[in-house]
Amino acid sequence: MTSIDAPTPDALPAAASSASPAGAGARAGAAARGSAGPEDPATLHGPVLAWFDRHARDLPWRRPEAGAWGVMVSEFMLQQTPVVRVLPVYEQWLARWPRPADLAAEAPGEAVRAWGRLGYPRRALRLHAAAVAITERHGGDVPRDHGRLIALPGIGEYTAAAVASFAYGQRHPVLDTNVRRVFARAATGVQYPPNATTAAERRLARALLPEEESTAARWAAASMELGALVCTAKNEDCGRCPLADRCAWRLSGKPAHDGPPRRGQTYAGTDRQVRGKLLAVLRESTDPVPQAALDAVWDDAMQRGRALDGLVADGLVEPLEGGRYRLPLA
DNA sequence: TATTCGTGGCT
DNA sequence: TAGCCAAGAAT
Repeated sequence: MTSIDAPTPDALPAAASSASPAGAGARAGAAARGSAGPEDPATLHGPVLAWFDRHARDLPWRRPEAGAWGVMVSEFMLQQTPVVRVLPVYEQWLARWPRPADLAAEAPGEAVRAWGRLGYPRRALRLHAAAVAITERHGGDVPRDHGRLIALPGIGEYTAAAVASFAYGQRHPVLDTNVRRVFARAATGVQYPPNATTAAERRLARALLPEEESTAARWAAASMELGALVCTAKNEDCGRCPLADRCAWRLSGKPAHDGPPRRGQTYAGTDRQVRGKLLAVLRESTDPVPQAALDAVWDDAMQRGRALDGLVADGLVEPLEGGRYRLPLA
């Protein structure tokens, strides 16, 4: 049993409250609160954790044998890429490079190649660089400390918290796009969170974090899973939501998002598309690729050149003598 | 703070 | 069909 069940289970949710004192703790806040205060945020924990017990997906990086390295690899791959597309690449990656040192011993270009079509191939380069850093600085073990995690290439606020929480069971606010959406709806009463993570969201996440460490870690995974499976961006399934009876957004009639439009990502015709086509050619070939093979993938020579220069500048492509190119050996 | 950075499935 | 969206990080 968890120790975070709220004393006031049927009070109204904390609509639009971003004023929760950070670190006050759910139970302490409930005791000190006056008649007009927001509801104890801990009332969210019980339903979400119980739901997670029943509906959590059996994902390979959640199994004990995944270890911290497996969790870390999955987090890199899942940055902006759907689970279903990550699964096969994850399995191959871990089979080939079961420890950070195994990946560190390879050329970075091999990481880019194995990354396949997951997208954002700089992540592959950063994962390789992180493996090198782990091997050199941490004896080959994924560090447990949040500060050391976030110092690694490709690991930011979210991933550091996720690895510390999922791999090591620590207590950190884990704010990904799923959790932010769940909080926006259930606690704040709006359809979507802001475009960029705000200080108010961090305060809210901290205020909602269960006190007990292992419960906090479970809460992080559970709230994320709820956003991924039920409280989705489109076509949310409130009928299956354990928070439906207390969701601020739903209780207020699910008002449409007002603020600025969520920035769309155009792709067709962009440098990103050209980069993708160029890199796809290089991934397919173990041997260096002649310039002509790259020229064939895009008509606009100006844009093509700019994209290739960008890939070289990013370290994703290595230029050779005679106008030939390959994935980086070092 | 606002942009840039891939890819593919879904509506 | 043309967006919209998916476990963000770096600059």
